[in-house]
Amino acid sequence: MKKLLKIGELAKQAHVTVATIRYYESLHLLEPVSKAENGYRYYDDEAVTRLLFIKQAQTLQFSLAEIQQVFDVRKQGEPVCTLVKTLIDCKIATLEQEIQQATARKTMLETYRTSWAARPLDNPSDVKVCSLIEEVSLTLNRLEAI
Amino acid sequence: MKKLLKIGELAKQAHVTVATIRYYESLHLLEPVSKAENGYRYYDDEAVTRLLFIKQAQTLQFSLAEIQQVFDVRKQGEPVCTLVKTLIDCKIATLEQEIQQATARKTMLETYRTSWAARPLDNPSDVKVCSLIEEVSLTLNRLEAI
DNA sequence: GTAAACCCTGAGGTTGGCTTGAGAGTCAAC
DNA sequence: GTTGACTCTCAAGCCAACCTCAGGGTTTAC
Repeated sequence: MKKLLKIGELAKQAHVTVATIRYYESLHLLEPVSKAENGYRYYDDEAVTRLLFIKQAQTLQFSLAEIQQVFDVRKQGEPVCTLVKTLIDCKIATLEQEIQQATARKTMLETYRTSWAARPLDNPSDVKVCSLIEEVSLTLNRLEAI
Repeated sequence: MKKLLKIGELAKQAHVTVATIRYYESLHLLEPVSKAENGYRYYDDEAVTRLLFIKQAQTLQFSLAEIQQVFDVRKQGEPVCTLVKTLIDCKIATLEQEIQQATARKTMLETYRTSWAARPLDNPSDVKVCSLIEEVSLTLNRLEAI
């Protein structure tokens, strides 16, 4: 039997704050293996694994709700692989979309930047609006008119 | 002199809700040209342009605070191009980072998916945790150990 | 034996961009 | 002259993932 960890020790090992751990508990994502009379929470090593898993899943853009789904299914004694596969497929598709959209936005911004570089500075004494903004707005108006 | 618009008419033309318009006013992003005795707001066509500009800027990931910066500089009679150029450059850099990160995440997820496909389903009667999760956790533990 | 460092609960705050609701006044059409 | 569509203000709620604070109790190290 290994030594149990107090919340602060767990927090250090998993590189999170104690507040985060308590927050996860409120979401039923992580429960202490025991709670002493004085109210202190005690955790085993699995808690560290669990927290690291949560953090890894988060960097992969999984929400706490999705992570909880996985844990819930697991808790019911069912294999979670099907769910995980679905989640992964879904997330990959979402990421693809996001990459496409981000790329499109970047292209648009580069276009604006180029057209901006091609024109002189607006005359400070005669500025109603940045000419770039005018252009953007006109473009939009033309789009609206279609 | 063109006809002034009531808030509902403006909302329709700019494809936003009246609540949004009032919210923007609270942020000083958009003011009515006049306010009647009964409190009704009246807008000119520039308001439509302004709203469309805001929406366009938002799709390009500009925050309302950034958009307000542009309007503020413009209000002071200064050319906003320098600011806009800075913002655009900044945003392009951010987008590049985001695209890189998203791509990295996608690659990682695809790796997980592949390694998942290569193994059989976890035995439902002997499931402590999805083997994929185990693997992720083990990977992380190894990383931690370095 | 005392002071620092830890732990507890519970409530409230943060960020951004809105949305919703209550309660009331106004306007246009028939 | 009334119904229904519009408008107003002010306040609160929503989402996610926490963080912070108040006001305590506990443990540990010296």
